[in-house]
Amino acid sequence: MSPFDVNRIRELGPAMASEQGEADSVPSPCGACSVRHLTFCAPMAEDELGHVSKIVSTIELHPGDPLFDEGEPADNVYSVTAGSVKVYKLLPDGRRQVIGFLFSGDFMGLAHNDLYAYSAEAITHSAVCRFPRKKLEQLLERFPKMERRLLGMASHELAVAQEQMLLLGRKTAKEKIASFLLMLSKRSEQRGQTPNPVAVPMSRTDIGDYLGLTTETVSRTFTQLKTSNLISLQPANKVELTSIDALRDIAEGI
Amino acid sequence: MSPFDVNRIRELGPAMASEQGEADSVPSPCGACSVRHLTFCAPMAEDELGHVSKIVSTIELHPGDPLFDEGEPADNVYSVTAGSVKVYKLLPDGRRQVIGFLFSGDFMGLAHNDLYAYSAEAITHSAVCRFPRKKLEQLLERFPKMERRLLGMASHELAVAQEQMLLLGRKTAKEKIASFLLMLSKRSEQRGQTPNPVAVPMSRTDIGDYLGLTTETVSRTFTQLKTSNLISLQPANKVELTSIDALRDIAEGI
DNA sequence: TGCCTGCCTTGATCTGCGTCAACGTGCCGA
DNA sequence: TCGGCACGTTGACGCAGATCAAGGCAGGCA
Repeated sequence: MSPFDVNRIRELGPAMASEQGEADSVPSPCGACSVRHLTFCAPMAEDELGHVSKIVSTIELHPGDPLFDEGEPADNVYSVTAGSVKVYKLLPDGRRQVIGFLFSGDFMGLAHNDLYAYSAEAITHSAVCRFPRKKLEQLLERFPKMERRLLGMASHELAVAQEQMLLLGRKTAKEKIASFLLMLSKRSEQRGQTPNPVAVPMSRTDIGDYLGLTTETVSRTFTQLKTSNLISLQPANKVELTSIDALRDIAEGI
Repeated sequence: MSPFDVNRIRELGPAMASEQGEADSVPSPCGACSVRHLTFCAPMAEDELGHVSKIVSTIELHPGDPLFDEGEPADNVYSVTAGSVKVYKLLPDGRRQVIGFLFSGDFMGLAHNDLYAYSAEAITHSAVCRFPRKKLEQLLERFPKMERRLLGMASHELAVAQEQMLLLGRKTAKEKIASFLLMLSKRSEQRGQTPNPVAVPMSRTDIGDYLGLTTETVSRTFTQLKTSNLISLQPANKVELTSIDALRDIAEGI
Protein backbone atom coordinates (compact mmCIF):
# COMPACT_ATOMS: atom_id res chain seq x y z
CA MET A 1 0.00 0.00 0.00
CA SER A 2 2.74 2.49 0.90
CA PRO A 3 0.51 5.43 1.83
CA PHE A 4 3.73 7.41 2.11
CA ASP A 5 4.23 7.52 -1.65
CA VAL A 6 0.71 8.38 -2.56
CA ASN A 7 0.35 11.00 0.17
CA ARG A 8 3.51 12.75 -0.89
CA ILE A 9 2.26 13.09 -4.42
CA ARG A 10 -1.16 14.31 -3.28
CA GLU A 11 0.58 17.03 -1.29
CA LEU A 12 1.72 18.53 -4.55
CA GLY A 13 -1.82 19.49 -5.32
CA PRO A 14 -4.03 18.62 -8.25
CA ALA A 15 -1.29 18.65 -10.89
CA MET A 16 -2.24 16.33 -13.71
CA ALA A 17 -0.17 14.90 -16.51
CA SER A 18 -1.51 16.04 -19.85
CA GLU A 19 -2.76 13.61 -22.48
CA GLN A 20 0.54 13.60 -24.38
CA GLY A 21 2.34 12.18 -21.40
CA GLU A 22 3.90 15.52 -20.55
CA ALA A 23 3.64 16.58 -16.96
CA ASP A 24 2.98 19.78 -15.12
CA SER A 25 5.54 21.13 -12.73
CA VAL A 26 5.05 23.09 -9.55
CA PRO A 27 7.47 24.92 -7.26
CA SER A 28 8.87 22.49 -4.73
CA PRO A 29 9.41 23.11 -1.04
CA CYS A 30 12.70 21.29 -0.40
CA GLY A 31 12.37 22.03 3.29
CA ALA A 32 9.38 19.71 3.43
CA CYS A 33 10.99 16.91 1.39
CA SER A 34 10.64 13.73 3.40
CA VAL A 35 13.27 11.80 1.42
CA ARG A 36 15.95 14.49 1.37
CA HIS A 37 18.31 12.39 3.48
CA LEU A 38 18.36 9.82 0.65
CA THR A 39 19.07 12.28 -2.17
CA PHE A 40 22.06 14.27 -3.31
CA CYS A 41 20.51 17.22 -1.49
CA ALA A 42 21.28 15.51 1.82
CA PRO A 43 24.40 17.52 2.72
CA MET A 44 22.64 20.87 2.32
CA ALA A 45 21.89 22.73 5.55
CA GLU A 46 18.34 23.90 6.27
CA ASP A 47 19.22 27.51 5.57
CA GLU A 48 20.82 26.60 2.24
CA LEU A 49 17.79 24.76 0.86
CA GLY A 50 16.43 27.93 -0.66
CA HIS A 51 19.17 27.75 -3.28
CA VAL A 52 17.93 24.30 -4.24
CA SER A 53 14.22 25.14 -4.17
CA LYS A 54 14.93 28.04 -6.49
CA ILE A 55 16.10 25.82 -9.36
CA VAL A 56 14.00 22.72 -8.87
CA SER A 57 10.53 21.82 -10.06
CA THR A 58 8.51 18.78 -9.12
CA ILE A 59 6.88 16.51 -11.66
CA GLU A 60 4.17 13.96 -11.12
CA LEU A 61 4.27 10.85 -13.25
CA HIS A 62 1.65 8.20 -13.88
CA PRO A 63 2.43 4.57 -14.75
CA GLY A 64 3.95 4.43 -18.21
CA ASP A 65 4.69 8.16 -18.48
CA PRO A 66 8.00 8.74 -20.25
CA LEU A 67 10.44 11.19 -18.68
CA PHE A 68 13.08 11.41 -21.40
CA ASP A 69 14.49 9.29 -24.21
CA GLU A 70 17.97 8.06 -25.05
CA GLY A 71 19.68 10.47 -27.41
CA GLU A 72 17.78 13.59 -26.34
CA PRO A 73 19.77 16.62 -25.14
CA ALA A 74 20.46 16.01 -21.46
CA ASP A 75 19.13 19.34 -20.21
CA ASN A 76 17.93 18.13 -16.85
CA VAL A 77 18.95 15.93 -13.97
CA TYR A 78 16.16 14.18 -12.07
CA SER A 79 15.85 12.93 -8.52
CA VAL A 80 13.11 10.46 -7.63
CA THR A 81 11.13 11.41 -4.52
CA ALA A 82 8.30 8.88 -4.68
CA GLY A 83 7.26 5.83 -6.65
CA SER A 84 9.43 3.87 -9.08
CA VAL A 85 11.03 4.59 -12.43
CA LYS A 86 12.81 2.32 -14.91
CA VAL A 87 15.72 3.36 -17.12
CA TYR A 88 16.58 1.32 -20.21
CA LYS A 89 18.50 1.17 -23.46
CA LEU A 90 17.27 -0.17 -26.78
CA LEU A 91 18.93 -1.86 -29.75
CA PRO A 92 17.70 -0.78 -33.21
CA ASP A 93 15.67 -3.99 -33.60
CA GLY A 94 13.82 -3.41 -30.33
CA ARG A 95 15.76 -5.60 -27.94
CA ARG A 96 15.66 -3.85 -24.60
CA GLN A 97 17.94 -3.81 -21.57
CA VAL A 98 16.63 -2.27 -18.39
CA ILE A 99 19.73 -0.87 -16.75
CA GLY A 100 18.11 0.15 -13.50
CA PHE A 101 15.05 0.59 -11.35
CA LEU A 102 14.96 3.86 -9.44
CA PHE A 103 13.20 4.62 -6.18
CA SER A 104 13.12 7.50 -3.69
CA GLY A 105 16.51 9.16 -3.42
CA ASP A 106 17.92 7.84 -6.69
CA PHE A 107 18.91 10.26 -9.42
CA MET A 108 19.29 10.00 -13.19
CA GLY A 109 20.43 12.04 -16.14
CA LEU A 110 24.01 12.72 -15.12
CA ALA A 111 25.24 12.30 -18.69
CA HIS A 112 28.97 12.47 -19.41
CA ASN A 113 28.31 14.04 -22.78
CA ASP A 114 25.33 16.19 -23.67
CA LEU A 115 22.86 13.46 -24.55
CA TYR A 116 20.92 11.07 -22.35
CA ALA A 117 22.47 7.62 -22.60
CA TYR A 118 19.18 5.90 -21.77
CA SER A 119 15.41 6.37 -21.61
CA ALA A 120 13.39 6.78 -18.42
CA GLU A 121 9.77 5.89 -17.76
CA ALA A 122 7.58 5.73 -14.67
CA ILE A 123 6.52 2.30 -13.46
CA THR A 124 4.11 3.40 -10.75
CA HIS A 125 2.55 6.71 -9.79
CA SER A 126 5.70 8.68 -9.01
CA ALA A 127 7.18 12.08 -8.26
CA VAL A 128 10.55 13.38 -9.43
CA CYS A 129 12.42 16.63 -8.93
CA ARG A 130 13.79 18.25 -12.06
CA PHE A 131 17.06 20.21 -11.94
CA PRO A 132 18.11 22.18 -15.01
CA ARG A 133 21.58 20.86 -15.73
CA LYS A 134 23.33 24.24 -16.05
CA LYS A 135 21.83 25.60 -12.88
CA LEU A 136 22.65 22.43 -10.98
CA GLU A 137 26.25 22.68 -12.12
CA GLN A 138 26.43 26.22 -10.79
CA LEU A 139 25.02 25.00 -7.51
CA LEU A 140 27.61 22.21 -7.34
CA GLU A 141 30.35 24.73 -7.95
CA ARG A 142 29.10 26.79 -5.04
CA PHE A 143 28.54 23.81 -2.72
CA PRO A 144 31.37 21.29 -3.10
CA LYS A 145 29.81 19.15 -0.38
CA MET A 146 26.93 18.52 -2.75
CA GLU A 147 29.37 17.57 -5.47
CA ARG A 148 31.11 15.23 -3.04
CA ARG A 149 27.78 13.63 -2.21
CA LEU A 150 27.08 13.18 -5.91
CA LEU A 151 30.49 11.56 -6.42
CA GLY A 152 29.75 9.20 -3.54
CA MET A 153 26.39 8.28 -5.05
CA ALA A 154 27.88 7.86 -8.52
CA SER A 155 30.57 5.56 -7.23
CA HIS A 156 27.91 3.56 -5.41
CA GLU A 157 25.97 3.34 -8.68
CA LEU A 158 29.12 2.09 -10.32
CA ALA A 159 29.52 -0.69 -7.78
CA VAL A 160 25.88 -1.67 -8.31
CA ALA A 161 26.42 -1.69 -12.08
CA GLN A 162 29.45 -3.94 -11.68
CA GLU A 163 27.49 -6.36 -9.53
CA GLN A 164 24.85 -6.38 -12.26
CA MET A 165 27.50 -7.24 -14.87
CA LEU A 166 28.45 -10.27 -12.79
CA LEU A 167 24.78 -11.23 -12.70
CA LEU A 168 24.19 -10.74 -16.42
CA GLY A 169 27.39 -12.41 -17.54
CA ARG A 170 27.69 -15.35 -15.20
CA LYS A 171 24.55 -16.21 -13.25
CA THR A 172 21.81 -18.70 -14.12
CA ALA A 173 18.14 -17.73 -14.34
CA LYS A 174 17.45 -18.98 -10.82
CA GLU A 175 20.45 -17.13 -9.40
CA LYS A 176 19.38 -13.98 -11.22
CA ILE A 177 15.86 -14.00 -9.82
CA ALA A 178 17.08 -14.74 -6.29
CA SER A 179 19.63 -11.90 -6.53
CA PHE A 180 16.97 -9.58 -7.88
CA LEU A 181 14.52 -10.22 -5.06
CA LEU A 182 17.21 -9.78 -2.41
CA MET A 183 18.35 -6.54 -4.04
CA LEU A 184 14.80 -5.16 -4.05
CA SER A 185 14.37 -6.16 -0.44
CA LYS A 186 17.63 -4.54 0.65
CA ARG A 187 16.88 -1.31 -1.19
CA SER A 188 13.38 -1.24 0.25
CA GLU A 189 14.87 -1.48 3.73
CA GLN A 190 17.37 1.30 2.97
CA ARG A 191 14.48 3.59 2.12
CA GLY A 192 12.82 2.74 5.42
CA GLN A 193 10.15 0.55 3.82
CA THR A 194 9.36 -3.01 4.71
CA PRO A 195 11.96 -5.45 3.33
CA ASN A 196 9.75 -8.53 3.61
CA PRO A 197 7.33 -9.04 2.03
CA VAL A 198 8.92 -6.90 -0.66
CA ALA A 199 7.03 -4.76 -3.19
CA VAL A 200 7.71 -5.81 -6.80
CA PRO A 201 6.00 -3.07 -8.79
CA MET A 202 7.48 -3.88 -12.20
CA SER A 203 6.10 -6.29 -14.81
CA ARG A 204 7.57 -9.68 -15.71
CA THR A 205 8.72 -8.14 -18.98
CA ASP A 206 10.61 -5.39 -17.13
CA ILE A 207 12.19 -7.94 -14.82
CA GLY A 208 13.22 -10.06 -17.79
CA ASP A 209 14.69 -7.06 -19.58
CA TYR A 210 16.62 -6.21 -16.42
CA LEU A 211 18.01 -9.71 -15.91
CA GLY A 212 18.64 -10.66 -19.52
CA LEU A 213 15.79 -13.20 -19.59
CA THR A 214 12.41 -13.58 -21.30
CA THR A 215 9.11 -13.10 -19.45
CA GLU A 216 8.45 -16.81 -19.78
CA THR A 217 11.69 -17.71 -18.03
CA VAL A 218 11.04 -15.13 -15.31
CA SER A 219 7.58 -16.57 -14.75
CA ARG A 220 8.79 -20.17 -14.70
CA THR A 221 11.58 -19.30 -12.27
CA PHE A 222 9.17 -17.54 -9.91
CA THR A 223 7.01 -20.65 -10.00
CA GLN A 224 10.03 -22.81 -9.30
CA LEU A 225 11.06 -20.72 -6.26
CA LYS A 226 7.45 -20.76 -5.07
CA THR A 227 7.26 -24.54 -5.43
CA SER A 228 10.49 -24.85 -3.43
CA ASN A 229 8.87 -22.77 -0.68
CA LEU A 230 11.53 -20.09 -0.92
CA ILE A 231 9.08 -17.33 -1.81
CA SER A 232 5.34 -16.84 -1.78
CA LEU A 233 3.46 -14.51 -4.09
CA GLN A 234 1.07 -12.21 -2.27
CA PRO A 235 -1.62 -9.77 -3.42
CA ALA A 236 -0.71 -6.31 -4.69
CA ASN A 237 2.56 -7.43 -6.26
CA LYS A 238 4.23 -8.31 -3.00
CA VAL A 239 6.60 -11.23 -2.66
CA GLU A 240 7.34 -12.82 0.67
CA LEU A 241 10.87 -14.15 0.99
CA THR A 242 10.24 -17.29 3.01
CA SER A 243 13.87 -18.26 3.39
CA ILE A 244 16.25 -15.38 2.93
CA ASP A 245 19.32 -17.46 3.78
CA ALA A 246 18.50 -20.07 1.16
CA LEU A 247 17.84 -17.32 -1.38
CA ARG A 248 21.17 -15.76 -0.57
CA ASP A 249 22.95 -19.06 -1.15
CA ILE A 250 21.21 -19.44 -4.49
CA ALA A 251 22.03 -15.84 -5.45
CA GLU A 252 25.73 -16.44 -4.74
CA GLY A 253 25.75 -19.67 -6.70
CA ILE A 254 26.52 -21.77 -3.61
CA MET B 1 55.23 -2.00 -30.42
CA SER B 2 54.21 0.99 -28.29
CA PRO B 3 57.70 2.05 -27.21
CA PHE B 4 55.91 4.71 -25.21
CA ASP B 5 54.72 2.25 -22.63
CA VAL B 6 57.94 0.42 -22.15
CA ASN B 7 60.01 3.60 -22.07
CA ARG B 8 57.86 5.12 -19.41
CA ILE B 9 58.34 2.13 -17.19
CA ARG B 10 62.07 2.03 -17.75
CA GLU B 11 62.25 5.64 -16.62
CA LEU B 12 61.25 4.48 -13.19
CA GLY B 13 64.57 2.79 -12.80
CA PRO B 14 65.38 -0.81 -11.96
CA ALA B 15 62.43 -1.41 -9.64
CA MET B 16 61.56 -5.11 -9.67
CA ALA B 17 58.46 -6.86 -8.41
CA SER B 18 59.39 -9.27 -5.64
CA GLU B 19 58.70 -13.00 -5.87
CA GLN B 20 55.40 -12.78 -3.98
CA GLY B 21 53.98 -10.51 -6.64
CA GLU B 22 54.37 -7.42 -4.49
CA ALA B 23 55.94 -4.45 -6.15
CA ASP B 24 58.41 -1.77 -5.20
CA SER B 25 57.39 1.85 -5.30
CA VAL B 26 59.43 4.91 -6.07
CA PRO B 27 58.68 8.64 -5.79
CA SER B 28 56.92 9.83 -8.92
CA PRO B 29 57.54 13.05 -10.80
CA CYS B 30 54.02 14.08 -11.84
CA GLY B 31 55.44 16.95 -13.85
CA ALA B 32 56.97 14.44 -16.24
CA CYS B 33 53.85 12.29 -16.54
CA SER B 34 53.10 11.90 -20.23
CA VAL B 35 49.53 10.69 -19.73
CA ARG B 36 48.44 13.28 -17.19
CA HIS B 37 45.90 14.80 -19.57
CA LEU B 38 44.06 11.46 -19.52
CA THR B 39 43.97 11.05 -15.74
CA PHE B 40 42.08 12.67 -12.91
CA CYS B 41 45.18 14.81 -12.33
CA ALA B 42 44.45 16.64 -15.60
CA PRO B 43 42.89 19.77 -14.08
CA MET B 44 45.87 20.43 -11.80
CA ALA B 45 48.08 23.35 -12.77
CA GLU B 46 51.83 22.85 -13.17
CA ASP B 47 52.58 24.63 -9.93
CA GLU B 48 50.08 22.51 -8.03
CA LEU B 49 51.50 19.17 -9.09
CA GLY B 50 53.83 19.11 -6.11
CA HIS B 51 50.81 18.41 -3.90
CA VAL B 52 50.08 15.35 -6.01
CA SER B 53 53.65 14.11 -6.23
CA LYS B 54 53.87 14.30 -2.46
CA ILE B 55 51.22 11.63 -1.89
CA VAL B 56 51.70 9.39 -4.92
CA SER B 57 54.01 6.45 -5.53
CA THR B 58 54.53 4.59 -8.75
CA ILE B 59 54.32 0.83 -9.03
CA GLU B 60 55.58 -1.36 -11.81
CA LEU B 61 53.58 -4.47 -12.61
CA HIS B 62 54.46 -7.53 -14.65
CA PRO B 63 51.93 -9.68 -16.50
CA GLY B 64 49.78 -11.52 -13.98
CA ASP B 65 50.83 -9.42 -10.97
CA PRO B 66 47.87 -8.85 -8.66
CA LEU B 67 47.27 -5.31 -7.42
CA PHE B 68 44.50 -5.93 -4.88
CA ASP B 69 41.71 -8.38 -4.22
CA GLU B 70 37.97 -7.99 -3.81
CA GLY B 71 37.08 -7.64 -0.13
CA GLU B 72 40.41 -6.13 0.98
CA PRO B 73 40.37 -2.77 2.77
CA ALA B 74 40.31 -0.12 0.04
CA ASP B 75 43.26 1.88 1.32
CA ASN B 76 44.47 3.10 -2.06
CA VAL B 77 43.19 4.49 -5.32
CA TYR B 78 45.18 3.63 -8.44
CA SER B 79 45.64 5.37 -11.75
CA VAL B 80 47.05 3.44 -14.70
CA THR B 81 49.86 5.24 -16.52
CA ALA B 82 51.11 2.49 -18.84
CA GLY B 83 50.14 -1.00 -19.93
CA SER B 84 46.84 -2.76 -19.27
CA VAL B 85 45.06 -4.03 -16.18
CA LYS B 86 41.94 -6.15 -15.76
CA VAL B 87 39.44 -5.84 -12.92
CA TYR B 88 37.09 -8.70 -12.14
CA LYS B 89 34.66 -10.21 -9.68
CA LEU B 90 34.35 -13.86 -8.69
CA LEU B 91 31.52 -16.08 -7.56
CA PRO B 92 32.32 -18.55 -4.75
CA ASP B 93 32.49 -21.46 -7.23
CA GLY B 94 35.07 -19.68 -9.37
CA ARG B 95 32.89 -18.21 -12.12
CA ARG B 96 34.51 -14.96 -13.11
CA GLN B 97 33.24 -11.72 -14.60
CA VAL B 98 35.77 -9.25 -15.91
CA ILE B 99 34.10 -5.91 -15.31
CA GLY B 100 36.69 -3.82 -17.10
CA PHE B 101 40.00 -3.48 -18.88
CA LEU B 102 42.02 -0.44 -17.82
CA PHE B 103 44.59 1.47 -19.85
CA SER B 104 46.54 4.72 -19.44
CA GLY B 105 44.45 7.35 -17.71
CA ASP B 106 41.91 4.98 -16.15
CA PHE B 107 41.59 4.76 -12.41
CA MET B 108 40.33 2.10 -10.00
CA GLY B 109 39.65 1.60 -6.34
CA LEU B 110 37.11 4.36 -5.77
CA ALA B 111 35.07 2.14 -3.42
CA HIS B 112 31.81 3.44 -2.02
CA ASN B 113 32.35 1.58 1.22
CA ASP B 114 35.70 0.65 2.71
CA LEU B 115 36.37 -2.54 0.78
CA TYR B 116 37.41 -3.11 -2.81
CA ALA B 117 34.42 -4.37 -4.77
CA TYR B 118 36.64 -6.22 -7.27
CA SER B 119 40.12 -7.61 -7.85
CA ALA B 120 42.73 -6.06 -10.11
CA GLU B 121 45.57 -7.74 -11.98
CA ALA B 122 48.08 -6.63 -14.61
CA ILE B 123 47.64 -8.05 -18.11
CA THR B 124 50.83 -6.66 -19.64
CA HIS B 125 53.90 -4.97 -18.24
CA SER B 126 52.29 -1.91 -16.66
CA ALA B 127 52.75 1.08 -14.41
CA VAL B 128 50.21 2.49 -11.97
CA CYS B 129 50.22 5.42 -9.57
CA ARG B 130 49.12 4.66 -6.03
CA PHE B 131 47.23 7.28 -4.02
CA PRO B 132 46.57 6.62 -0.34
CA ARG B 133 42.83 7.03 -0.04
CA LYS B 134 42.81 9.37 2.97
CA LYS B 135 45.42 11.65 1.49
CA LEU B 136 43.67 11.74 -1.85
CA GLU B 137 40.43 12.71 -0.12
CA GLN B 138 42.22 15.62 1.56
CA LEU B 139 43.57 16.67 -1.80
CA LEU B 140 40.10 16.51 -3.35
CA GLU B 141 38.79 18.68 -0.54
CA ARG B 142 41.44 21.24 -1.29
CA PHE B 143 41.05 21.09 -5.07
CA PRO B 144 37.37 20.82 -6.01
CA LYS B 145 38.32 20.93 -9.69
CA MET B 146 39.98 17.55 -9.18
CA GLU B 147 36.85 16.24 -7.53
CA ARG B 148 34.80 17.57 -10.44
CA ARG B 149 37.09 15.78 -12.86
CA LEU B 150 36.68 12.58 -10.88
CA LEU B 151 32.90 12.96 -10.96
CA GLY B 152 33.07 13.42 -14.72
CA MET B 153 35.20 10.31 -15.11
CA ALA B 154 32.97 8.31 -12.77
CA SER B 155 29.87 9.29 -14.70
CA HIS B 156 31.62 8.29 -17.92
CA GLU B 157 32.48 4.95 -16.32
CA LEU B 158 28.83 4.58 -15.43
CA ALA B 159 27.75 5.13 -19.04
CA VAL B 160 30.30 2.54 -20.17
CA ALA B 161 29.02 0.09 -17.56
CA GLN B 162 25.45 0.59 -18.79
CA GLU B 163 26.48 -0.04 -22.37
CA GLN B 164 28.14 -3.23 -21.14
CA MET B 165 24.90 -4.31 -19.44
CA LEU B 166 23.12 -3.98 -22.77
CA LEU B 167 25.84 -6.10 -24.33
CA LEU B 168 25.76 -8.79 -21.62
CA GLY B 169 22.00 -8.98 -21.37
CA ARG B 170 20.89 -8.69 -24.97
CA LYS B 171 23.62 -9.20 -27.56
CA THR B 172 24.62 -12.41 -29.37
CA ALA B 173 28.17 -13.78 -29.31
CA LYS B 174 28.95 -12.24 -32.69
CA GLU B 175 27.55 -8.86 -31.66
CA LYS B 176 29.53 -9.02 -28.43
CA ILE B 177 32.85 -9.66 -30.15
CA ALA B 178 32.23 -6.95 -32.76
CA SER B 179 31.31 -4.46 -30.02
CA PHE B 180 34.38 -5.45 -28.04
CA LEU B 181 36.81 -4.90 -30.91
CA LEU B 182 35.27 -1.53 -31.77
CA MET B 183 35.45 -0.47 -28.13
CA LEU B 184 39.14 -1.41 -27.91
CA SER B 185 39.83 0.46 -31.12
CA LYS B 186 38.02 3.59 -29.97
CA ARG B 187 39.76 3.62 -26.61
CA SER B 188 43.11 3.08 -28.28
CA GLU B 189 42.47 6.11 -30.43
CA GLN B 190 41.45 8.19 -27.41
CA ARG B 191 44.82 7.45 -25.83
CA GLY B 192 46.56 8.57 -28.99
CA GLN B 193 47.49 5.06 -30.07
CA THR B 194 46.71 3.44 -33.37
CA PRO B 195 43.04 2.40 -33.63
CA ASN B 196 43.56 -0.04 -36.50
CA PRO B 197 45.08 -2.57 -36.34
CA VAL B 198 44.11 -2.63 -32.68
CA ALA B 199 46.17 -4.19 -29.88
CA VAL B 200 44.31 -6.99 -28.08
CA PRO B 201 46.62 -7.77 -25.17
CA MET B 202 44.22 -9.94 -23.17
CA SER B 203 43.71 -13.70 -23.45
CA ARG B 204 40.68 -15.45 -24.96
CA THR B 205 39.69 -16.42 -21.42
CA ASP B 206 39.76 -12.79 -20.28
CA ILE B 207 37.72 -11.74 -23.29
CA GLY B 208 35.21 -14.50 -22.61
CA ASP B 209 34.94 -13.52 -18.96
CA TYR B 210 34.37 -9.91 -20.03
CA LEU B 211 31.67 -10.74 -22.57
CA GLY B 212 29.89 -13.53 -20.70
CA LEU B 213 31.13 -16.23 -23.09
CA THR B 214 33.47 -19.22 -22.98
CA THR B 215 36.93 -19.21 -24.56
CA GLU B 216 35.70 -21.70 -27.15
CA THR B 217 32.89 -19.41 -28.25
CA VAL B 218 35.25 -16.42 -28.37
CA SER B 219 37.68 -18.39 -30.50
CA ARG B 220 34.96 -19.67 -32.84
CA THR B 221 33.53 -16.19 -33.24
CA PHE B 222 36.92 -14.71 -34.08
CA THR B 223 37.30 -17.42 -36.70
CA GLN B 224 33.86 -16.63 -38.07
CA LEU B 225 34.63 -12.90 -38.37
CA LYS B 226 37.96 -13.76 -39.96
CA THR B 227 36.28 -16.06 -42.46
CA SER B 228 33.81 -13.29 -43.32
CA ASN B 229 36.77 -10.99 -44.01
CA LEU B 230 35.69 -8.54 -41.34
CA ILE B 231 38.88 -8.86 -39.32
CA SER B 232 42.32 -10.31 -39.80
CA LEU B 233 44.53 -11.61 -37.01
CA GLN B 234 48.04 -10.20 -37.09
CA PRO B 235 51.22 -11.01 -35.18
CA ALA B 236 51.77 -9.66 -31.65
CA ASN B 237 48.09 -9.86 -30.70
CA LYS B 238 46.98 -7.22 -33.14
CA VAL B 239 43.66 -7.41 -34.94
CA GLU B 240 43.01 -5.52 -38.13
CA LEU B 241 39.43 -4.36 -38.54
CA THR B 242 38.96 -4.85 -42.26
CA SER B 243 35.48 -3.42 -42.41
CA ILE B 244 34.67 -1.12 -39.54
CA ASP B 245 31.25 -0.16 -40.92
CA ALA B 246 30.17 -3.78 -41.25
CA LEU B 247 31.46 -4.46 -37.72
CA ARG B 248 29.49 -1.50 -36.42
CA ASP B 249 26.32 -2.83 -38.02
CA ILE B 250 26.89 -6.21 -36.42
CA ALA B 251 27.66 -4.63 -33.04
CA GLU B 252 24.37 -2.72 -33.13
CA GLY B 253 22.42 -5.80 -34.14
CA ILE B 254 21.44 -4.36 -37.51
C1' DT C 1 -23.23 -8.34 -15.75
C1' DG C 2 -20.39 -9.56 -19.25
C1' DC C 3 -16.88 -8.71 -22.56
C1' DC C 4 -12.35 -7.18 -23.71
C1' DT C 5 -7.61 -6.33 -23.01
C1' DG C 6 -3.24 -6.79 -20.93
C1' DC C 7 -0.49 -9.51 -18.11
C1' DC C 8 0.86 -13.86 -16.36
C1' DT C 9 1.44 -18.81 -16.57
C1' DT C 10 2.22 -23.22 -18.58
C1' DG C 11 3.44 -26.55 -22.24
C1' DA C 12 6.05 -28.17 -26.44
C1' DT C 13 9.83 -27.59 -29.20
C1' DC C 14 14.05 -25.46 -30.91
C1' DT C 15 18.73 -23.55 -30.84
C1' DG C 16 22.89 -20.79 -29.53
C1' DC C 17 26.16 -21.43 -26.76
C1' DG C 18 28.25 -24.36 -23.15
C1' DT C 19 30.67 -28.62 -22.21
C1' DC C 20 33.80 -32.18 -23.11
C1' DA C 21 37.53 -33.70 -25.78
C1' DA C 22 41.41 -33.63 -28.81
C1' DC C 23 44.97 -31.45 -31.10
C1' DG C 24 47.92 -27.58 -32.95
C1' DT C 25 51.36 -23.97 -31.93
C1' DG C 26 54.78 -21.11 -30.01
C1' DC C 27 57.59 -19.96 -26.16
C1' DC C 28 60.88 -20.99 -22.60
C1' DG C 29 64.03 -23.31 -19.87
C1' DA C 30 67.09 -27.32 -19.34
C1' DT D 1 67.77 -29.10 -29.56
C1' DC D 2 64.11 -30.90 -27.30
C1' DG D 3 60.27 -31.40 -24.08
C1' DG D 4 56.70 -29.36 -21.61
C1' DC D 5 53.26 -26.13 -20.82
C1' DA D 6 50.06 -22.51 -21.60
C1' DC D 7 47.10 -20.90 -24.85
C1' DG D 8 44.30 -21.14 -28.94
C1' DT D 9 41.51 -23.71 -32.26
C1' DT D 10 38.29 -27.11 -33.84
C1' DG D 11 34.82 -30.83 -33.52
C1' DA D 12 30.89 -33.54 -31.37
C1' DC D 13 27.28 -33.33 -28.39
C1' DG D 14 24.09 -31.60 -24.64
C1' DC D 15 21.27 -28.38 -22.26
C1' DA D 16 19.46 -23.91 -20.29
C1' DG D 17 16.80 -20.81 -21.77
C1' DA D 18 14.53 -18.86 -26.10
C1' DT D 19 10.70 -19.30 -29.10
C1' DC D 20 6.14 -20.52 -30.43
C1' DA D 21 1.61 -21.42 -28.87
C1' DA D 22 -2.38 -21.68 -25.94
C1' DG D 23 -5.09 -20.56 -22.13
C1' DG D 24 -6.05 -18.36 -17.37
C1' DC D 25 -7.17 -14.41 -14.69
C1' DA D 26 -8.21 -9.82 -13.06
C1' DG D 27 -9.43 -5.10 -13.80
C1' DG D 28 -11.92 -1.61 -16.53
C1' DC D 29 -15.63 -0.15 -19.25
C1' DA D 30 -20.24 -0.42 -21.65
